[in-house]
Amino acid sequence: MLYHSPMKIGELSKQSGVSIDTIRYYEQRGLIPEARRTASGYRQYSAEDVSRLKFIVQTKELGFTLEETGQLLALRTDDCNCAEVRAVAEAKANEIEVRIRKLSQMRQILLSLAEQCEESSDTDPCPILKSLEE
Amino acid sequence: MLYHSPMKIGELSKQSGVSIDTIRYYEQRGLIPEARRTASGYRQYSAEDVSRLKFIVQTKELGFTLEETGQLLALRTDDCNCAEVRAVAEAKANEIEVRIRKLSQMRQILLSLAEQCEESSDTDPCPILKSLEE
DNA sequence: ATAAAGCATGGAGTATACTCAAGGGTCAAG
DNA sequence: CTTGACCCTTGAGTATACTCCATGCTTTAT
Repeated sequence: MLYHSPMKIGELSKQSGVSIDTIRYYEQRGLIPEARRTASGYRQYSAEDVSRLKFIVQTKELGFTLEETGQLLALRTDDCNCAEVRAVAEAKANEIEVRIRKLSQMRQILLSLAEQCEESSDTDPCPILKSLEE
Repeated sequence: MLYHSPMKIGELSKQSGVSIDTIRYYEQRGLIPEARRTASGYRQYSAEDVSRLKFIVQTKELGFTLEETGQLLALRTDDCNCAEVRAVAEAKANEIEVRIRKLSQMRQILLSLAEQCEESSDTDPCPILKSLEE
């Protein structure tokens, strides 16, 4: 059952895969805006909040802190017509590029390690350590 | 001054950029082997330990936990002639590939966001959120 | 020979990111 | 109209990864 309009925190939790406690924690940390409330005080959410939470989960999986995730999310809430926002976005993009390069390196090493696995001997130098000293 | 033979923990700390306390913590966690000791009980390290620590720093920057880093390091200490090690290496390589794809996506989004920054209006839908719901 | 610098251990403290529990209000179903 | 599922807040507890401290032995420099 898909909800296209206001849902309560339990439904948001199910749709986003983020626990209720964590949602409230994110609100407190400022990662998601303070939710509107019903007359009785229940938080109300929309589909956009589902997207936002899924985004947070993604960035966390990529190794960003909540702090950094917050910066990324802020890029769209800020007014967009300024050079500062562009600079932040570009800086983050560069950081990510570096990370991608390192990951590619590590992946190559793992693959070649796997390949060598049948023929190598214990006395060979370690290909993992040697290739990642930077 | 480069040391090619036994150094004490302070020198290892300088060469690796990892604090003394953290080195001892890593030893306790099993990420680095228990160091040999001098007669008086001081830990002794070699250049290989510098590599190992630099590797740990790298993988942490890439968003792996110490637990995962330990698994990667274990790949080389384990006997290498078995299918199991190869399977682990390949699994990690695949994980990393997924991560790279997500990072590439995010980087593209950031760059296009930066590009749009001069022409967009506040009412446009958010390109960051929309593209990352998976 | 003695002070300063370095190393040792054990245990406590910190930051981040949750996670759980207590005590109590809200709401839909039978 | 009450029972059960869901929601509220506040505050404490947990896991990870350090970081710092107290106390005391070892090594190095003067």
